Amino acid sequence: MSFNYTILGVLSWKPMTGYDLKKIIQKTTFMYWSGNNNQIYKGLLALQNQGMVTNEIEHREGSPSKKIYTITKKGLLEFNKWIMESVKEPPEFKKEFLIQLALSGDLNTESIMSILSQYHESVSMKLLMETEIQRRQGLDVRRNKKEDYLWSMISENILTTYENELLWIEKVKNGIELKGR
Amino acid sequence: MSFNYTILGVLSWKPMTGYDLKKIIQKTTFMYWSGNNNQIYKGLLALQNQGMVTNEIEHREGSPSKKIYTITKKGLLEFNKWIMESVKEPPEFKKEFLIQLALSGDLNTESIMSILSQYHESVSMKLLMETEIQRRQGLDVRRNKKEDYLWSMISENILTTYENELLWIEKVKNGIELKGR
DNA sequence: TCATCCATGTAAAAAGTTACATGATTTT
DNA sequence: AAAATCATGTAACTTTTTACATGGATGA
Repeated sequence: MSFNYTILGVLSWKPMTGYDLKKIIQKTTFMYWSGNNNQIYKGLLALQNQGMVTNEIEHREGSPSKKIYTITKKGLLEFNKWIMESVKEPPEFKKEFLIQLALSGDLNTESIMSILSQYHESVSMKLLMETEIQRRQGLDVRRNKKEDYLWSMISENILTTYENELLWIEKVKNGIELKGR
Repeated sequence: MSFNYTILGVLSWKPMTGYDLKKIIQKTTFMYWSGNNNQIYKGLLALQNQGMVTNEIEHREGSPSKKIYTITKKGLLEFNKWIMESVKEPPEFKKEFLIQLALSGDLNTESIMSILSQYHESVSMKLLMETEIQRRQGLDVRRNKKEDYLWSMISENILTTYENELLWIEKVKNGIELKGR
């Protein structure tokens, strides 16, 4: 479960509560997990049992008490090992639309153009949303020039992925127009 | 579960057994499910209960008997409805490496270059494998020019996704070299 | 003769999602 | 006054993955 490594990595920035983690992971889209409570609180418990994190309880009157988690030396070592030595997974894609297109066998040209347009609409929307998310995230995460550069490159990576998909859709549409009729 | 739609779509080509389905889905990478038996046999059972498919048992001496599944009219209608009317999902990406890069905070420039190289290696390998798969799949699936065109475009979509990732890696590396030192 | 293919499935574990539960504080 | 945020978690469900089980036929 690489999700627990994400928790570990975010905690390597600074100690925080499960709720703080949830917020960060949720707004950072490339951390792609739904950020649901279950995974975070269970993950923290598992990491604690493995000695990767410890927590301090901050009692507060009225409000529920906070559990502030801190990464341990062991956790930091394990995390750095993951970054440097783990097998780097190639990207994974789920493009349901390709299945729909591939199996659209006996549809006429108009129908195929229609589903391509639907897909274009869907990807455009997603790109818009992502652009807005990246813009908002802006500078509130970066700590130095190096990190600033890497985060902006990551942002670019995500946005161009959607842009490339849009270009591909246009290309397919043009190809159909030229040959299909 | 859109996986069952994939089953339905492949069955719309021609009647076949669960084992045949398994082989097709496994070698067609963009159908991205692991192609494990469980999903296919359970899926077929569920589709049968919904009246989307029927099966005929072909008894054979010695060998185990085959269950040949055929899509029903209802199944075909439902499938076409899915293609034309369902919400087209934008592509989903899982790039674990982006998390590793984003959280590589206090690594030195050499270490960052190293993990970028590792990722490059991994993506190159994947691209090579995909190229080979696409080449082999070749023409054994297409039935007419339209389908031939669409399948070649899908193939291009998959390969350029990996190629674009490689370009991005090069760009990041160059950027680090220029600014990072 | 050893491995792979054909052909069907079952069982169990792991991972992920959705909904529920509680209650104070802060913002609109 | 209502809605959103802070903060913790549990329960139930769905989906996915991995491993097991059987056994003849075919090919190297």
